[in-house]
Amino acid sequence: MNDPKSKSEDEEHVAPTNFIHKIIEEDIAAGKNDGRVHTRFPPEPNGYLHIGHAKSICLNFGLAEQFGGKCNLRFDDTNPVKEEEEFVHSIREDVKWLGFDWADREFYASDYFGQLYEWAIKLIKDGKAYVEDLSADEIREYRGTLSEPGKNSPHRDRPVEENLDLFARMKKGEFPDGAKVLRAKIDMASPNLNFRDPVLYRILHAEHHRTGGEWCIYPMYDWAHGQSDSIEGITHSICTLEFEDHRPLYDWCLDTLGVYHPRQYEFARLNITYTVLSKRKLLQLVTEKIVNGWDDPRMPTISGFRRRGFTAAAIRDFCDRIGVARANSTVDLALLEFCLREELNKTAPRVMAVLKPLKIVLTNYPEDQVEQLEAENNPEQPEAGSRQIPFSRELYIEQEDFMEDPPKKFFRLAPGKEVRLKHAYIIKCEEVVKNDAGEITELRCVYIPETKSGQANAGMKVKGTLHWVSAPHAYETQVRLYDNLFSEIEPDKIEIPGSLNPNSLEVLADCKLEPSLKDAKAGDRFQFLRMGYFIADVKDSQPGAPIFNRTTPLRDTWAKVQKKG
RNA sequence: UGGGGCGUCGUCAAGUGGCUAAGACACUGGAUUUUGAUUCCAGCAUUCGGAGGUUCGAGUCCUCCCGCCCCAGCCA
Repeated sequence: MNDPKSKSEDEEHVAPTNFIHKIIEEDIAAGKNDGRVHTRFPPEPNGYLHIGHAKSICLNFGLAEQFGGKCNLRFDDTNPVKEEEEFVHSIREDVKWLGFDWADREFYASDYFGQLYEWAIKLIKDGKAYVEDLSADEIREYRGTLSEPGKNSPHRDRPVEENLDLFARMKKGEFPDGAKVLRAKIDMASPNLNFRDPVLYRILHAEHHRTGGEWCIYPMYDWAHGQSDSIEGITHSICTLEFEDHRPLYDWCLDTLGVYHPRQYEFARLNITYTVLSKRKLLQLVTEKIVNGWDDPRMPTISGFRRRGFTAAAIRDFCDRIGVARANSTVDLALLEFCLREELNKTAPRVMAVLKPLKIVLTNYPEDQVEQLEAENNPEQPEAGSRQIPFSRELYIEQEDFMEDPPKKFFRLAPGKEVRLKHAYIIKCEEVVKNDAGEITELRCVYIPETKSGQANAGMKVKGTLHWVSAPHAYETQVRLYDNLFSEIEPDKIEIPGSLNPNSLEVLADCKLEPSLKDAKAGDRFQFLRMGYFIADVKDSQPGAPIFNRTTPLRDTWAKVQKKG
């Protein structure tokens, strides 16, 4: 169904280089870590992975591959109230689908809860941490502001023995949620807010998806992340820009503990035009049922793209092309579409499907005759061979391929005009049949026998070639057309109802597809000639009754010409 | 506002003082085409947020200014 490595075998494929790549090269040259390269991808299992994560996955696993190193998959599961097992399953599946392998190195921050607790005790004993009784609101007040220093908590100088006792009782479950926290004792006047006695542990009487009820105190990100990196022997801990201000604290924890010290590097997170990538908004789309789940084909999640028909290779290619830098940026959605089409053009078999049918009758074609015509499967891939498609007196063409009163550059069918039917004959439109409401119901045409596909055209030339399907042989099914979920170019900057595209989903009930498509398997991809790339939906297709999703339309310069007028 | 970052073509992005500032996407022509697709060919930053300065030479170094992003969770 999917060959995750097909594209990277391209001889023209160039391994991406970026500032982190260079840092690693320099580190190796300087003999750091004995030349070892070990990265990690550390998602919190509180939602599905999206294409922004794909950038991080490609970076971390890609760097490890390029330098002959390793990359761990680590679930950063320190907040049980937000995390679920469903999310760890989907994350594993998505990373795998993207084509990366973490072998037996699947870890969890929760694996280290015991060690983290011991380290916290060491910190208390060293007089570098204390138990805080202040409420969350009070802590905020004491913290000061961006421009004013904070002030010390009245509990800051609690004796070590008292801290040890209180922290042990926190762990035992003697206090309710929010009653106490453990704080590092650093500097309440630091210009870096993260240094103003950061909270290390909070009390959460919550069921953890892995440790169950074993713990009721949980470490904060800052107390868990660096140490997890250290324990796993990570050499380069790569994260996004918003963690930059946490780096001094990352370093402080490791140095204070005196343990192995990985180095943190930050890069700019991905933004794409017309796409929402904030977890909060993605969750909102799902919970408010604006979309049908995390894998709705309109979602920018890995599972959404997969169901939409994107290939892993196209997503990886995209991640390689966008680069890795420290400047905030928004990548044009057109680049993702380009990567997709570039691959699908080479690999997707061509078939014919009429999505909005208009019946035509060839008045000079014998009533009972059926011809089997030869059609190539993929002009980009001659070895893909050809197949037979039935041709008969009654056919369907696309409604938009006929105009009663066409503009000058319209190359398709019109009264008295001729076009070629792909793989078949040139036809001429002689009569337009309408119902009482004046709507076109049928076209009566003649076919020109000498113009059969493959033969000399009997001196005829036509500008247009249309796709078609034989009416009595057609496989009728549902096809879904998808468009951007948002009509705003930067929807992350606008609250949700306002930015939505009301036409992001169009369900077409009675599409007419060439008969071979009846046997398409769930997950099979095709190019519907002139209409775009489609995939047999993995969830809603039945054996012998596939339903199709449009992955993306073909480039359409005619539409652009029309728009210009 | 204190701190931390970032500003090179419409969009990403190379560039680490010295050939006429890579490449890709997008866009604009034109050729081929039984997909208005694909493919091909051509065009597309005298200038690097701005102003000064150092230098034989500056996108790259210095100074000042401007703009944008991140931080005041017991989220990550």
